[in-house]
Amino acid sequence: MRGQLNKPFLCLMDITPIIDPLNSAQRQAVTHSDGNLLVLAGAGSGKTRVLVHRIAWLSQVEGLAPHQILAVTFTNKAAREMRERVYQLLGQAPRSMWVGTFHGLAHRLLKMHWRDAGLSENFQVMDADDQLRVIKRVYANLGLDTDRWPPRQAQWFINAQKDEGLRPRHVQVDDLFTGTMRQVYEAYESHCQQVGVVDFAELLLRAHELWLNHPDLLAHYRQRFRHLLVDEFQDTNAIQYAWLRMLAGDEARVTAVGDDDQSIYGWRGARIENIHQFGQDFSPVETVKLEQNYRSTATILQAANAVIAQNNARLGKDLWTQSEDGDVISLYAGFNELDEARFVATRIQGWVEAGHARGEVAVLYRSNAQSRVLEEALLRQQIPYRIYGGHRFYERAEIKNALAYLRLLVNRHDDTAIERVINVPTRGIGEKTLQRLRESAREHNESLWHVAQYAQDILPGRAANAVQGFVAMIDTLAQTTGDFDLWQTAEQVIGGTGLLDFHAREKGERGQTRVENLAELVNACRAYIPEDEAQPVLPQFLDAAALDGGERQADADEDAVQMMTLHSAKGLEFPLVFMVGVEENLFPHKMSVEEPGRLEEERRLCYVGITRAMQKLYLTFAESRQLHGVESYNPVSRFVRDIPSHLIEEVRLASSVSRPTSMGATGVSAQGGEPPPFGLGQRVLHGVFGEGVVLNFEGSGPHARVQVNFDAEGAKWLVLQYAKLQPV
DNA sequence: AAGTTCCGAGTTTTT
DNA sequence: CTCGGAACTT
Repeated sequence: MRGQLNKPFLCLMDITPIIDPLNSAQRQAVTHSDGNLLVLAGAGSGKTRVLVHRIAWLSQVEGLAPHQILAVTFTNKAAREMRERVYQLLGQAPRSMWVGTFHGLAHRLLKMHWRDAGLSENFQVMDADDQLRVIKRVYANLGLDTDRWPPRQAQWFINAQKDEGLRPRHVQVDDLFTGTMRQVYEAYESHCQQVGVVDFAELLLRAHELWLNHPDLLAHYRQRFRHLLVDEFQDTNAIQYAWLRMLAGDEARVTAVGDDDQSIYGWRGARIENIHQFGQDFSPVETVKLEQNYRSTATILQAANAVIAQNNARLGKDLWTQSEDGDVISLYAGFNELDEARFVATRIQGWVEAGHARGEVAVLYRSNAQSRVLEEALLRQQIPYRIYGGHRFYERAEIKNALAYLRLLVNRHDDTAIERVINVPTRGIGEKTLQRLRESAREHNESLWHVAQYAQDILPGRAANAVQGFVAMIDTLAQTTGDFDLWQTAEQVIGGTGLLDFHAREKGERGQTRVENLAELVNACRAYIPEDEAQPVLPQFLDAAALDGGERQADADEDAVQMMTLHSAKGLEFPLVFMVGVEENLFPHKMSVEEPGRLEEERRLCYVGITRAMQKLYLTFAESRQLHGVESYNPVSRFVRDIPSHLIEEVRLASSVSRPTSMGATGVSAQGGEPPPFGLGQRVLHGVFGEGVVLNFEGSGPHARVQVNFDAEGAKWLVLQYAKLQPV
């Protein structure tokens, strides 16, 4: 098979299907030979197509065997899609090709070389939720104050260090904070090591260290992989970049594809600079820009270009299209968020009545909190919708409980799993008992499971019986399910542990959905196809569940409006897009406006949002909005002002009363609230600070505050009641 | 040990 | 406002 691919393919292959469907820039990227390649791929410019065709080109024209190619992405979805499309193009499954996410590939390496990586054979991957629990456990052991040092902060700190490739010993301590965090990091690490669990960032760090510490292994993989391809390169963090660079060595060639204008994950360690660094570290690098957009109308594209043009430090691309101008962009100023949502629902209704599919519509928002009002509006109009993000299937409590039991069947010493379910359903093992077990475990340097065996010796009668009951139950389960199929095992576990009854007894609709979810888990087990037939199925399933959040396919068939955050919309496209809440303080988010760098990331997010739209784009905002329980008044987003006015048209519902609106200075009345006494943008006089311009309002009644940009003193928030402002 | 109430915080998220 | 966790009660 391998020999076959290497030689005769060169002359036998018909390369027309590989290069024919490409424009000249795409073709240049696909057929580039010698050295490394950086593809700067604008939104909708056929990035995935280039990657897929390049893989085909490498294997069929340059004669690389599938096993010599490694392609890495960020999401499982992207990895699946790439694999699928390569298959379609080549007509054969690229089985020996490594295609996966950074984490997936790292996991694969660690599974293969667990001993060299210093791990136990059946180490488990834990998600962010588990990680936080472990950190809290560590806090308790260290006697740290959770009020002074929030565990979430420690989690963030630890992940940030790992993303930078830093172990506790590398952490430079220069104040009490870093000192404490380093201490937590250290204790956390040793706990994970002892228990045999690995967090997401650890996968990458370990995989990197594996090669660092075992040059022989590195040499092996360097010899194997002749070509590396990286998708979404602008999203790589330091450790991912280091991993790639190490694997590439001096020999392998690298194709990196990315778009600096779509870098929106800086806040979680992604380094946009890696794109610049690539040119230096992987020299010589040829750069190809894909600038023709096949997705959007000219109007939408112009708007996107105008917004992103405000950013500095771009690599610079000029996206263009052959498409028609198309519809103008519509801007709607709602009275409040309810009005905004109603408008969106009405327009979607119109779209559907015009004969279009609901699935062609996306509603994009900056933060998840905005989704509820929109949901309610869609519900009222009976428009089916689907929300992306939020809790993913394998992150739901009931599913995680079931998985924890399954994990225990694989590894009894998985303390994280025991802690999770030893008293779920409640079986009389409370905090006190658990505390005793923990102490004993720590004292003997053993797992919770181990000390639970000796419950009789360390616990009072009733508690000891409860713990023994738990131990016996797990053992019995393991026995009965010994030669069960995966789904039978899952079913047995869900029933046998009392989990099903427990959730069924929960009051309200919640219990109902949880039971349904558990049934769904059994279905997922039925449908699961193990990667390696020769290995036990359960551990593989658990790894897959941990590494793939498990986007639910269940109701994917229904034709539904798609709702998601701007972040999760990256990579998708829709004929009709609503970008809602385009208001200052919401988008750009108020946490991001201070620092120029973060503001630029917000702007890129806006760029991503606009470029999702193919035919028609709506921008909506609310002149008054209930935020954290208080009424706030935000002016339209600065990003909207960046769009040339001839591309935008302001719309209103036929039924709306006329009122002063949006783009310029606005005095707005909120339904049920007190109208702000000054218009935004109005000049006012203050007894002490002098003259200024009204920028913003927040709250109502005695708490109402107003932000004024004083000519002499700059922007200040003032309590309206005391400020005694005079209109000028 | 389990259930209830109160308090405070509150971008974005994949793996 | 709405969720989650801590403190409090039963």
